[in-house]
Amino acid sequence: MSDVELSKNFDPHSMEAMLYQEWEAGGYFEPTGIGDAYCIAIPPPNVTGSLHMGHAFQDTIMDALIRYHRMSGKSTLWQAGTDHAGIATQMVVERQLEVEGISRHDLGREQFIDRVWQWKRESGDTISRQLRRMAASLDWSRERFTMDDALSHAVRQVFVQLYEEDLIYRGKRLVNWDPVLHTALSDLEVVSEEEQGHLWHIRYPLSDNSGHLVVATTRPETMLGDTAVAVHPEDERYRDLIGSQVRLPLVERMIPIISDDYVDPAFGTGCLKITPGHDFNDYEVGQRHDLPVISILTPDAAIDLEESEYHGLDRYDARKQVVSDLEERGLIEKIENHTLMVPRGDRSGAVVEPYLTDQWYVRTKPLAEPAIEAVKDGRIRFVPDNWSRTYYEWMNNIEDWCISRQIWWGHRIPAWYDDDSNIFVALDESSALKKATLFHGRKVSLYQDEDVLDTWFSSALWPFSTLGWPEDTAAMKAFYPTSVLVTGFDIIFFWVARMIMFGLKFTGSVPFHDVYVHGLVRDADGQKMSKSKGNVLDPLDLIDGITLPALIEKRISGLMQPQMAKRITDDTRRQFPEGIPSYGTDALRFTFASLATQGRDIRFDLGRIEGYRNFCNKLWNATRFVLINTEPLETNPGVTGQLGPAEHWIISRLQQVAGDVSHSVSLYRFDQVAQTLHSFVWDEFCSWYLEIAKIELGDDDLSTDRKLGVRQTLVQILDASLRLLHPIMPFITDALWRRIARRVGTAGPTIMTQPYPIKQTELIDQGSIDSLQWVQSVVSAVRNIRGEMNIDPRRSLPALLRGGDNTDAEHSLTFNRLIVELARLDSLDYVTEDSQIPECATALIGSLTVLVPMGAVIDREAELERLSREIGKLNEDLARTHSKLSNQNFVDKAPVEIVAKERERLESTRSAIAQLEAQQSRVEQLSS
RNA sequence: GGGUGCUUAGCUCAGCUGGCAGAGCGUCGCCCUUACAAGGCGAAGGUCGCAGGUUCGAACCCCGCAGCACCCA
Repeated sequence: MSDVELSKNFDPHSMEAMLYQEWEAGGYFEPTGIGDAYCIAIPPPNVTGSLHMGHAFQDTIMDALIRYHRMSGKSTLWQAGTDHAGIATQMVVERQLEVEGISRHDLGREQFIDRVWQWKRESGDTISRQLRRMAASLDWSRERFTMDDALSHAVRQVFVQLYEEDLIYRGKRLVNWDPVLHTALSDLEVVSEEEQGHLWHIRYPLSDNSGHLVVATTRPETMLGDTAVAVHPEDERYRDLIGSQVRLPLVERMIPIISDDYVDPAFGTGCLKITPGHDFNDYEVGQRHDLPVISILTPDAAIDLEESEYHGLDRYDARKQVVSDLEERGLIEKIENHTLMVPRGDRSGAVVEPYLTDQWYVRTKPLAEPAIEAVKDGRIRFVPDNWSRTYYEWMNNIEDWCISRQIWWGHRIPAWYDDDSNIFVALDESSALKKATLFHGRKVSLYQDEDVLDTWFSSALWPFSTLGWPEDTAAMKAFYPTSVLVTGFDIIFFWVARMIMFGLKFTGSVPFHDVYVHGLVRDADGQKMSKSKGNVLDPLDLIDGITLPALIEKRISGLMQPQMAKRITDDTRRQFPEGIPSYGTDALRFTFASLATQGRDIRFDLGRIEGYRNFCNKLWNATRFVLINTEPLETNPGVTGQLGPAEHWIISRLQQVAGDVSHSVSLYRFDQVAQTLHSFVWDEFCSWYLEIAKIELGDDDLSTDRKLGVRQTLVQILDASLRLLHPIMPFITDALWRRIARRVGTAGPTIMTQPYPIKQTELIDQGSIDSLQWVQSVVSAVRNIRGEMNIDPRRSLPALLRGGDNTDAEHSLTFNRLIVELARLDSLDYVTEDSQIPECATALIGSLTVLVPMGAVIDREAELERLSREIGKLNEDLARTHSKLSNQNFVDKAPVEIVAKERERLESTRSAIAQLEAQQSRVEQLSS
């Protein structure tokens, strides 16, 4: 026996790690420098993060694209790296300090940052290791981190230039303020969800004591900062009051009644209290009406009004107090239950407060215009295209971008102040000092802005900062603009749009040509996966498997709401009674590929992954079969055998499949790629060609030369199938390919660097395709009779063919042996119309009749039932066709070829019915 | 309130330029057949959300409605 024997079943674990190490050590992930460039920058995962299903899906798509283009001869770079994730990372380290009983303030800024770096060195590679488990062929030798010196330099360069062009400014505005983390947050970091609350109806007395207005609010404590009451200009109820004043209860401040379109007359009472200091909409109303802005809160969200009796109370305590004081004064009209959207910081979980602070902003309008143009004129293409509408929607209504964060971990803002609060923005402190000296005409001392930049600021530079920008590097020249960005729709605004703006601004060209937008991975019930819901699936658990107790433990540990544990346990038990078996990386990736339909969310269903693990096993065993049957090629791969029709057929189909696959990849339709290859390998190669090959190789009458042709076809089709599949299933295809490589006469250490099969039109032989389809029809007809009659598959039968044309007659000779074996017959004879034949079960293939003599094996009743079912189907078809053709409009207006097709159908259906009916009456006449 | 999708077999989803509705899983038969029982062979299963319109012809194009999901406010 040869050394290539495979175990009987596919076992992913025995090969994955070994193969990956070889690939990485072999340098195969690095660009070759030969051929056109193809480049994808990975959306940098958080350095604190671990791989979730969204990553796994996205990385599968990217890796498949990269491997496809690499095999297609491109110089391919998948740029690796991670994001410093300001707030998330800072919180991880702060939590560690908490365990030691110290705060970051105890350490001080510098020491704290040292601790973060230390943490990064120790645990920052979790996600990189997990990416390796997914078989991601990232170029690790070029791995970047957003806090690297070079990337930080790029960040400062961009900041300084934008500041100098007046595209960055400092301003006092309302921001999302996290009162726990003490920082501004971007919109992305705020998650609004529905919560139960109340709607308080409060009486605001009119200044002339002639009555009162009732305002409805969900946040009564903010009334301390009210500067107006607003009504809708068209609202009849209040029209006369516009311009007069109310006396703000508890505060006793006189505030105006104004009119503004923003007010919804149908909500509450139609009177809206306006608190410009603590509500984004009210702020805008305030701007329009020139209202004062009163800030009533401390950074901790406690009341900050020196003169007030509420001073120092936390916002919620203040709410209770305010409400009870109002009640005491009889100023509460009513309190209703009310569901409202509550914004919370995604990291801290704290209710975010609109808060007036000094922040740095990017002036986005001038940057947005060219970015809109780039999509409009097609330099950037969204896939699927409808996402461009979402992009335009956002870009046309873009707001200035708050880029400062009051935390320590991140790119510190390169702005220095003197004692008079003059600002000096520069690449580093010494340049700032020079500027200050020039400004003052003498040396002054400066202090740097305490804030750091929003993490998305550095992410916006990612496609070019990773390639070495602002230096004019070889990598920039070769790989920029990158080929495609693969990302989820949820960050089109926060990341994609900003990369386009900054890419255009600083490099003069778009950062990528295509943006492939994929859906969100959800659980089997369509729920978003989240830790708090306890429905998270870890991709590594799908690869390695996990027991039920371990899975439950994982899902209920560290819950924010421990009372959920019971439900999560029950749900998990119900969904995964046996835990999760090990499926391996390839099955997981194939599943993701098959789910990559356009613009849809993805429900992850274990049934799918199980099916694809079985596909892996199928591939494995097909290879076993090929290995066992092609040993002679091991030592002598170069000789050329002779091919028969079946060989021409499968080779032709391979060409068509290769063409289909390339087409689908160009459309990013990996679901089609997966389906095309699954059905080719399983339904055509395994179910038909391998069975045919068995027969041919066992045929004593077949020449040695023809058998050689069969063997070569076996390995060649397998080789090509493995290469076609490799971008989606890298491990198993390489493991198997290495065993057969020598037999196709290929040298090379790995399938990774082999050429991707391309369609060779000259190898497509339509005659063979038609012939084999004929064979399949005849075999299927016999199998159908056998199956319907419940005849033991082991029992062999005689069969007859009758009617048809010359081709049918010829084929019945040429493929006699094949059909006999495939359909398990003991004979197949072609008889003339007038031959005397025994009573038979029949099936029709066009004008050809397949007959299986009934003898003892066939049940008369069962055959009658089968016939009447067939006739029933045909009659329905006949009626449909007939009604079409008797419609004069159809005959006149439909294209001639369609009408001709219907006419043919009518004829063939009629004759089929006639034949089957004749058969039916013959069988009926048989004595039972 | 504004916007974007979605609704096709029991489940998860394809369905191209309008021309007889497909796959996987599940279900039901019959088979442990020397590559594979993680398998083989066969079968059943559809009012394409509802209601209109355009068309010789609609799952597909247009209008309306309902339900679901997401985004923005």
